[in-house]
Amino acid sequence: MQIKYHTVSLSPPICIAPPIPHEPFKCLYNCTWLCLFLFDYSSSRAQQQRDASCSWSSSSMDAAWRGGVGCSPVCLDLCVGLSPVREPSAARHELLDRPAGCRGGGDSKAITNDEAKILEAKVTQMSEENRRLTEVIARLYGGQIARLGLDGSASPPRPVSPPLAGRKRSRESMETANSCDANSNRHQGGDADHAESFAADDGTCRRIKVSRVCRRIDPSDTSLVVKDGYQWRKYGQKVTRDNPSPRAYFRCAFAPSCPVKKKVQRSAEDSSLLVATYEGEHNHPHPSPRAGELPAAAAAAGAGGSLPCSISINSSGPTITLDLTKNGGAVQVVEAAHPPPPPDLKEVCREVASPEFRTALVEQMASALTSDPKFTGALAAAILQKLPEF
DNA sequence: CGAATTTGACCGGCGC
DNA sequence: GCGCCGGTCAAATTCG
Repeated sequence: MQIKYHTVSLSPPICIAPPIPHEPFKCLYNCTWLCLFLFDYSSSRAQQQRDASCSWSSSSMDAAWRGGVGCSPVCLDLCVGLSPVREPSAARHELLDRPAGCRGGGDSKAITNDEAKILEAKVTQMSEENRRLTEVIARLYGGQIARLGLDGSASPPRPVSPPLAGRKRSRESMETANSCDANSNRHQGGDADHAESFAADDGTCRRIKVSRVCRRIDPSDTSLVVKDGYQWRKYGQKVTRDNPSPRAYFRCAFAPSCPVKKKVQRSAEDSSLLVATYEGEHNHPHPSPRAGELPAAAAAAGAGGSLPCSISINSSGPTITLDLTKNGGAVQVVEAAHPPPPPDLKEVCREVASPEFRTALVEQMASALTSDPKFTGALAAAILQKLPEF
């Protein structure tokens, strides 16, 4: 049997796993991966595939494959890996147990036990890395909540005098609670009526997306550059009061009318951590990456140590965001409908790893895929390419 | 030589 | 009203 992988470019910062031979899980740990498999085995298991909702049942596949009775020449599997914290999962073992011909890249070469062990070791290593990433997300998430005063409890333990901290909080609230954000006001003693005053200018409830991306860099690197696939023009640099490292201001240089801005600054706590704050959404397509170039998030993740996840604070409250679509859009698991919890690290970690988070992620990704004309076009081309053989 | 970056000046919001 | 601060502008400088 021949398997064709088809990877779909949703554009950065989505991390779509390309069919890396012998490293089928590489991107799984850094964000989320999507692979499209085209099989020429029987579709008698297609129903099972649908029922399994994105999970790969190797046994049923094998049965259908070995049976060799084809009802339909092409079967499509959409596999979504999104288990950022799970230890080596059943799915991974399934993949390892799979017949060699079913592995990534259409590689029909058998994988030896040694290779399987290497893969397992990598799985463990990457899993550990991902656990650390989850903790960082949780810290950032908690920090954002604390700075916004959404926790209703004590201020974050920052060594600043109360008046200065108050000024800073006000600034950050402006920055992140733009437009119709009633939540933060509510939690600071105001009420939902404030939302209307924010929307008074045009009568609509405008949302300006604000997201943060952390990237680990060499501490000696002073470039303040966070590669994300877009072109940026630097228009200013400033040393801020609460951080000895300068903050760089960038505008999107791809389209003159693009409103997106980016601020990049080293973390005050960890100089090897670069924090990029994005404001607004791109109003143009993502610049196409060069051939063979991974999306920025994936590429950087491959280099190790980067964090292709972001914490977003928008008008509906704090969200944990895995940026998966272009134009600044994002898959978001919004907790704003509930009273904001205290920034408890364990709780946030549990949220990120929860089935609800994963389910929402899968749904958003599926939605993004099916609504993307590039994806449907590529899918049609891949299927058509296969059909003449029958 | 044009484009990109740097950097000091300026502006506006906010707290006092 | 004043001073602080973050954000932006624009002339000067650097780079390819």
